Amino acid sequence: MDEKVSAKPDQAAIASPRRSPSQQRSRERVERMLAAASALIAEQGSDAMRMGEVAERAGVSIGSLYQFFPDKRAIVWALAERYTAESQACISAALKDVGDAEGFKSAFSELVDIYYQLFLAEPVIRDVWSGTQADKALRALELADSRANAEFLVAVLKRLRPDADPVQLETTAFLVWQMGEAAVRLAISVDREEGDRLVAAYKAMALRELVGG
Amino acid sequence: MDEKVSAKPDQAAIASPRRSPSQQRSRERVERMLAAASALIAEQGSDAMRMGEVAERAGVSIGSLYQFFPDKRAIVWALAERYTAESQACISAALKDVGDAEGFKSAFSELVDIYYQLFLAEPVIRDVWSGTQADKALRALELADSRANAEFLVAVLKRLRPDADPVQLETTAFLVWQMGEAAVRLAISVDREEGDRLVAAYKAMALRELVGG
DNA sequence: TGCAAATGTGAGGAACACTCATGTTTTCAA
DNA sequence: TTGAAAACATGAGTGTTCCTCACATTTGCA
Repeated sequence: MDEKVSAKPDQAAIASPRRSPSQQRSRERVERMLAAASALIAEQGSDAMRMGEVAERAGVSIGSLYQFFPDKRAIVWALAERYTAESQACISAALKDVGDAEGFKSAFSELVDIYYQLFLAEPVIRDVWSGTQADKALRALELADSRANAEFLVAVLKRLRPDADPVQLETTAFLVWQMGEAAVRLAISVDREEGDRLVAAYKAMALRELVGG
Repeated sequence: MDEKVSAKPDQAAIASPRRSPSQQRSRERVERMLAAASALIAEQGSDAMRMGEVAERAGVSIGSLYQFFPDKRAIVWALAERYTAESQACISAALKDVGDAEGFKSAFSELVDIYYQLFLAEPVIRDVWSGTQADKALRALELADSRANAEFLVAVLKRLRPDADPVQLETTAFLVWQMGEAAVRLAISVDREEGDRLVAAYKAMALRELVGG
């Protein structure tokens, strides 16, 4: 009897488009909405982004926005999903042709640098991932992404170290990858000089862990 | 002319009590407010925490709440500040009497375990720190805390490895500490078995980095 | 051509953080 | 003791925001 009647929206639920745009017209409009959201996030951060402003800048009504995104978080989620897709393709390509430990070291080092530069230069990406601890859907996306990327590492490492324990390898790769994200986030929140030192230290630590001294 | 008249509140500003409670009566009330907030966060998370509910549960009016806390984030910040104070005391004590590398290893390992258990058991702590990427004041507090804790590590390491480069030591300690936080956060968001593996892997990596294989 | 499905609209409902005018209690100097 | 200033307490009200919904328009297609 005391139960609340109006169930609160499940924060854990994956925020998926309320309705998939099936016509050309609406697909273009959805693109405009995402572009507008991205621009506003770059300017003020996703917290300060107002749904009305997104609609106005995209040249659509507020109702249209909610036609395709169930709520505000879903927009951020959609942007995040794009970034994961892009970055996975990039990472996969960078690691695909690695043949020996030296090749791995330079490929890994380059990947970390790219990631670091990306976070330094792109406020939208920084911001989109900043809700990762508080928003369960985002957190799940990030973890899935991290696992996928760790798999790329594992695939290479299995070639380089065929005798290593696979479970151990998996654990290490996942951990090292997550720490890379943490290291980069840390690096961009301190001054540039210290940030560079931290990223370098991370690289050394990660490589020692993955392919030995 | 186009400038907005109502300046938005500066998100970066440290949320400090609007007015310090100077009388015994109000100090007790502030305690009740924090206790109520803590309980509500444990139940539903800080996002779902309603200011009206905090006031009601603390047995004060909504106005009294705002007498001592400038906004909602300030309450979470105040709780976070307490945790940092407690944990710094705990960490300092655990590392103070370390004499050799073996002693350091076991003390460090124990600290990580305590931290892991704490995050597993205390939803409030988990939640309070979850806003750390999005909220600048919280982020600053966390970084300051991390630096302070890294200093404890550095102090010990300087005794154990007097010949090491101080700057390098500082960088490594700071990085390793932050990664510990990331590792624990990661560990509690996967199933228990994998979490344990990840924490163990982190310990091994950190110790290798700090005092060598 | 006409109908159903998809899409588009924006005024308005509801929830929430926070303010402020006003009243009450405590402190403390004279 | 007293009186006034400072600290504290109150909660109805303000403003902002997210999101809904009843209704209008456009598109795909038999």
